Amino acid sequence: MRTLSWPKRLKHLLLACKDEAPVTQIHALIITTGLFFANSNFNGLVIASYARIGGITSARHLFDKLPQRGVDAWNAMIVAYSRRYHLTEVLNLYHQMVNEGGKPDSSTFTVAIKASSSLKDLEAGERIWRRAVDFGYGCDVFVGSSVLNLYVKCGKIDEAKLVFDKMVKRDVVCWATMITGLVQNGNVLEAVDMFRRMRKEGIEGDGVLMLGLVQACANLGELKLGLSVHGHAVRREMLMDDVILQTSLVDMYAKIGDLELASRVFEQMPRKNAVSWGALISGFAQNGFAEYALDLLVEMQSLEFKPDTAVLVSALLACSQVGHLKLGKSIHGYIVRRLGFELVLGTALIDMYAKCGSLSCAHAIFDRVDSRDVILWNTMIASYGIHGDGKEVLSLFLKMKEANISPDHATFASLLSALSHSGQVDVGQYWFNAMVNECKIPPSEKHYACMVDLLSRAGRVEEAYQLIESMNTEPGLAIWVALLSGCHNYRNLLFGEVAAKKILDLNPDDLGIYALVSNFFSLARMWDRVSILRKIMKETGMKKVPGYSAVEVNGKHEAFLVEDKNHHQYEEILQMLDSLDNEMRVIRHVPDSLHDVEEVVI
DNA sequence: CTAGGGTTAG
Repeated sequence: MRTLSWPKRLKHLLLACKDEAPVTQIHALIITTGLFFANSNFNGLVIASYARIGGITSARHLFDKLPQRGVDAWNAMIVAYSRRYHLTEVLNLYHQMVNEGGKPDSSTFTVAIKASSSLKDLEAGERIWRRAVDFGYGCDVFVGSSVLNLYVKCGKIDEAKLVFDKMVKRDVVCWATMITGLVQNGNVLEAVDMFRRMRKEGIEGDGVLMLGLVQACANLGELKLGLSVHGHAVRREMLMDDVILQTSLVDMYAKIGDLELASRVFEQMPRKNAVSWGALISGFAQNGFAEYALDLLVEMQSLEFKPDTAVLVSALLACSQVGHLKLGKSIHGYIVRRLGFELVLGTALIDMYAKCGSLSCAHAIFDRVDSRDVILWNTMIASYGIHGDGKEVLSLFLKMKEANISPDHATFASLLSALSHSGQVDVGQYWFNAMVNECKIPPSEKHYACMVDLLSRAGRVEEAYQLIESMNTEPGLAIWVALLSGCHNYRNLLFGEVAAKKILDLNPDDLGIYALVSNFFSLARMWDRVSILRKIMKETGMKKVPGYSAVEVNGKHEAFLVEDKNHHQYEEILQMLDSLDNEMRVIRHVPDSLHDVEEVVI
């Protein structure tokens, strides 16, 4: 065995220490032999050792006592804070170092920029980046990749692309940062493209990069591509002890809707944690398998895994799907007892209570939150929308503006939809214009669909048609359907025919839509078209997606399916519907032609 | 030999 020099031996010893006592001894030895101040490398090493074993305060204690600090000492201290996520302390020390005339190196800049991205402090990050360039680290890959990440995390994907294109050297980390960044910003196809570009340049992917591709497949719903990425990862032995990659494969199969594959990957995981459980639970919950999701939650707890925020949010989503108010309440209790309040959980709870029928509980939670963000407001607004309270929706919306929270595209979607359902046409038009002109939110397909619905319901189909004409994008199915039902109700054959044709061009796979079109043709006495449509409907064997709603009343689950003659209160339901129907006719809320829908026998 | 990119969710 080769004999090591004294400094090297000490270094090995320090790295091997598992307790604070030997570190202190070696530290003392270094000081007494004069190595400590003579060789600044040891400053950093000793600080790092203290931080690793004794906690950050003992490291900081030593750091503060140093008469002079070399770059290694600064870096050791900064890295120690970074590892413990004391991000503002990272930036504080960095600034202190700069002010004292210290010379940051590549590591210092990298860690400081990383802290800025975690804090989403774009300006701070950019200032550090400019200084790094001044210090000659403009072409450093470590600094470069952390800058890419800064832009990605701050949602500035175009700026990230600019930096990326100008880089002289790009390693796998740079590519992975861009690819996951593109996926998370919704440019999934561009991400896949980028992967191909990377392979052309002869760069090999690694586990983290695979994760970006797995997320891309999940978002695209691409099972085939997903399977090939999975296979690639298995062949290159990237999967073996990479829990995060395994978890995102579970998530991918779940998002694609292949819950069997998702469960299989999950079961094969050698070491599961709360996040893998979470991926599977959310997969079940989002695909409508609420009962399975809730079973998994129970199983997870029985195996002593502590459900985290994400798992509970998924579980609450599952509760709201099946109207499982009792379990939702018990999750609420668990949150109060074990986790404490979090905004995301509050939002999920509001959604759960509202969808399980308890709007008052939802509002009570809303009232108790003092720092409300956009999503919380949106959820409360949407809840009143579901319950058909257009007046309260509008009043909440105005309160939200008073509270200086800027409404976003989702807020307007809920607002416009509620205004449309409650027939507030002028108010709807006013806020649609305000959204475009004052809030500078470009209207999406959904917003247009709401507006077309709003105008059509009020019989203003010509205006609705003009709005469609003004769109920059190709109008989709929802928009033409909204126009057609307006045309049907108000017997406008001219625009109705246009809408009906557009709908058939888009090949809908929904029997209800065909029924609407067919009913319109009957109204227009275009009998040949009616018979063609009926034939298509029969031959393609389209299944009627059974709509249903569920609610829990006095601890008992009630599910209501369309045309469910087996429901134990079927007669009462019919009577109730009849009396509601009469009431609506009296206030002329519904034009009576709407009942023609039942003409089509499916 | 330290440092940069990653998992579930409203």
